[in-house]
Amino acid sequence: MSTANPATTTGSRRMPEKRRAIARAASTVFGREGYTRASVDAIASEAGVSKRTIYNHFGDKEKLFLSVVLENAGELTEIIAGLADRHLHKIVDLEADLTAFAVDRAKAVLAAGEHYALGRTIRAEAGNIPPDVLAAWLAAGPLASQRDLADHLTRLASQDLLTLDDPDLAATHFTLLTFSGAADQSFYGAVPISDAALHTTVTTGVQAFLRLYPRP
Amino acid sequence: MSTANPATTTGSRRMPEKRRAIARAASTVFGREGYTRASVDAIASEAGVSKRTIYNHFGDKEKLFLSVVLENAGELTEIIAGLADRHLHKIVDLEADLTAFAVDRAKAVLAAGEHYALGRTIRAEAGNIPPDVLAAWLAAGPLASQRDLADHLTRLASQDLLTLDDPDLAATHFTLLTFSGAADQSFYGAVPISDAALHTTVTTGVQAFLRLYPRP
DNA sequence: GGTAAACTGCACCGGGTAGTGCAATACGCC
DNA sequence: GGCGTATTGCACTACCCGGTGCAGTTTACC
Repeated sequence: MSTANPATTTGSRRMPEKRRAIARAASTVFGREGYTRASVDAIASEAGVSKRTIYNHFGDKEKLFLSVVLENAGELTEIIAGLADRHLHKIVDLEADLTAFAVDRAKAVLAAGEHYALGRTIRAEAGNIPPDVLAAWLAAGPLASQRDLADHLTRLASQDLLTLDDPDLAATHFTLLTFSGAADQSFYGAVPISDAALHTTVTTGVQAFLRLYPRP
Repeated sequence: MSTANPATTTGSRRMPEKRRAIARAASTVFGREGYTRASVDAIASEAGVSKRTIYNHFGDKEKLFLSVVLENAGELTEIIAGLADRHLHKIVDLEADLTAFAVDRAKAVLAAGEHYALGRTIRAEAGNIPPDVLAAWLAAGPLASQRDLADHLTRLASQDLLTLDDPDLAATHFTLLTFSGAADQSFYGAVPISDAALHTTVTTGVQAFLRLYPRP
């Protein structure tokens, strides 16, 4: 919000390296510990950077968190878009391809301890995040992914691979049936979920989805 | 865990009043602030009780949280069972009755600031909760409700109101389609959700559920 | 009225953390 | 080599919170 220039975020000569290191470390630590438990000292240590440098770059802990949260959402959206493209661009076996996509997506989002496990922390902290930032996160993250998925489903429908009248609703149902259950079981990545359990959840979810939106 | 006598929990003459007050206050404050942010002083103040009394009853903050979490799960399960009984015992219009149940259930769980909004905090803190306690919470809460719902669905199927082979899976799908979406939108109660949005989400969810498990 | 247990109020300790100030230093650029 | 900026390290403040100790007060029961 405050730092919205073109190109870089803080007006300096060339500072991407340290800043990236801080952002990555913050993602990891915030994702692992949650906002309150994560100490700025821990993030500085994880980033191999002086605490003072963090404050020079980001102002305070809250701004750091909000910045990282938004950047992260965009990156994860791109990753998921890549997965969707890889698995859904050319369909060879609809059920198998949808299943593979859903498994990979769940793993990407729920991999505990990784940079993209921040979602848990964001949701935990939702009540303390400024509404406009929360909306921006939704738009850059879950909503963007949902739109992208809806586009893929529309294309599949145009190829007579499935029947649907409302692509957005179908995308929502796909996510609910193949992701939300796993997210719930693993508490959004806080507790590990076995590959077998994930595969079972996703498989039955895809089957239900295909019953809901069958080939014409 | 530690205090597991018959009848009362702490060996005193008669102490339910203060203890209940503390438990209610703890539910409210933990649910509103989260575990780390909630201070024992705030809970004491909310309960109209001395901080020392809390420590006399519950030992420490973590034990207080775990106790309250388990009690709360049981209470909420009973409330939901009551709702299910009220709406699903005698069916007059299957879709309408399922919708009414789903709406009431979502409101009960997601009502922000209320005692039963603790679910958000539990999920946020899942990584720091002892696995056996987490399992106990699941068993007393979500899993119990899911079992109860599965029983209702089985009964409805036996009345030829819907078709299903796996009641547990059907109950899971019902919850995913009529609850998880709303929970996600409201961040498990942290952000208010409008009645209109809730009703829309639930209605489309019930419709999808009925397409998935149609009348024979 | 007396007794014992529960309860209160308050001061206090220990520890952790957000954030600042500043002098010294490393580093890219001319 | 020299300049300027980013960075560092560290000390230091201010604050909050979990938990304890204790002396005094309420409350239930005999």
